[in-house]
Amino acid sequence: MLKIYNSLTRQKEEFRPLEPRRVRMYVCGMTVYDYCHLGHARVMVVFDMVARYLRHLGLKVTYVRNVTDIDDKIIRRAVENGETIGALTARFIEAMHEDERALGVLPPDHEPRATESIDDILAMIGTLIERGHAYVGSNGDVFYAVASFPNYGRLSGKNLDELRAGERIEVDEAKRDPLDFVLWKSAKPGEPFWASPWGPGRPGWHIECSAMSTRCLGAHFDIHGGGMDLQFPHHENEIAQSEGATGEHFVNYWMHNGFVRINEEKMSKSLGNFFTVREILARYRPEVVRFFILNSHYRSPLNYSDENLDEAAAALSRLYTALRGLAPDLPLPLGEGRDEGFSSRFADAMQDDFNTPEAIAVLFDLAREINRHKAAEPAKAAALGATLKSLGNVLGLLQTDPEAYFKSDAGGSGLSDADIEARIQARIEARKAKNWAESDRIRDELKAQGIILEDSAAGTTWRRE
RNA sequence: GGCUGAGUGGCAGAGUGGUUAUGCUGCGGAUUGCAAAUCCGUCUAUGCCGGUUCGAUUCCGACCUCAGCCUCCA
Repeated sequence: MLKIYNSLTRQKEEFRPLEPRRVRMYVCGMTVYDYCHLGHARVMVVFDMVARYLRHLGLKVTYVRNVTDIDDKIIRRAVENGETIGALTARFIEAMHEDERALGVLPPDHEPRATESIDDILAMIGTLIERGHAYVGSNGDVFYAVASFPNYGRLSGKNLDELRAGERIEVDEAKRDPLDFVLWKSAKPGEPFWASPWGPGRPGWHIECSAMSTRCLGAHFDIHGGGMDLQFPHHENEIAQSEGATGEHFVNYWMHNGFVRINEEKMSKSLGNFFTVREILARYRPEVVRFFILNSHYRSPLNYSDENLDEAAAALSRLYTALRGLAPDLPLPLGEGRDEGFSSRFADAMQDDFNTPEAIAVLFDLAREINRHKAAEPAKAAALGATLKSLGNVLGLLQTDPEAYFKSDAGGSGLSDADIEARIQARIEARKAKNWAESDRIRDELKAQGIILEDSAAGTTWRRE
């Protein structure tokens, strides 16, 4: 039985989908005014892993992840860049998709955009006003009346009095209550707008997720995910909006992933201490980044550093090394186990709130077992290799051909494969003549350029570091 | 200040009331022309102080430290 840590109850709970064999999941995606950084990558990879695992369990998953393509920052950035909002968001949506593909993130089933959901948003705001959960403020903006929703604060463990006591809350004169938040912002001159019963304007941030999730998945669905920082106020507000509008329970399981940190500090755009995915991919293989993310638990902090990425690269190489040079997997004689408990250990780890670090530890045990049998029992090694690859697939890892993986450029060497092969040929000649000095010189020379040579009985192979 | 969460060996990072996490690294050995890779063996730990218990890193309490949210943020 799969257990998921539910942020709403702060404990692990057995996962029971609303409909048998079917899961509906919504994740808050990007606001597209800049490139994805590693924090965004973590959300994408973590929930991709969740979707993959649920599917692996045989569940039919409908995975929705939205794109926020209208908000203050987007408007500001477009003005700064002197481009249209549409051009800006199109550019960064495409960049996001490129990053995703690189990281082995499968596309969500639906990727709704705020600007394409205005009708749903207007309808929901209308319903909220009818039901007494929203009102038009003195400045023409529409606000959600937080006090009208009794459960407000439950997800984030806050109560209204404490929130009101916070001195940092800016009091907007147009609001009845400082805690109220905007559903519809009336347009200022020069700003983009849509027509609405409350005048021209644009949606507030929180309402779009309520509108889009309800449209794509219904009023009540299984899993809602996102980064920790969205728990309050974004997800709290979503609950208030959706439950206020539909009268139904909104979400059964709330999942929040931990932050990426740099030097013990949250990586964020506002702090300016972020690395974009493409900056990192210029120096590391994409799969290394994915491995790095999954090698710590999704709720734990993830500390970014070059050392940690290097370590992830070394670890992933070990797994690929085990897969390297295996015979094709052939059916084993009856009674000869190809698995020996690895799959069930892997499953146990994943069933426990997606414990990918522990699941990956099983992969390493499997790799050792493969290496042990590689020479003497190639058929057994190949069978174990097939198991390793199939477990890796659940995590979106290890699906590249090992040779291709090792020869792929991790972002450095200017040497072409042909250059390398030529140097290796020269070295083979030297070795035939037992000219070890020349042989070692060539090897060192290649090493200096990030090419590792490995001699074995079968010949010399090479890989990029 | 309020509310969350966390403190594990040289580093990263899991689990567990009594038994090897795992990876990288160090050390010894096998293998290799030498390496690399691989295999075998091996050293380093559970923030601090109490309590519960036959026994706690694991449960409880205090303390210290760190991070996050309370304001846009994945």
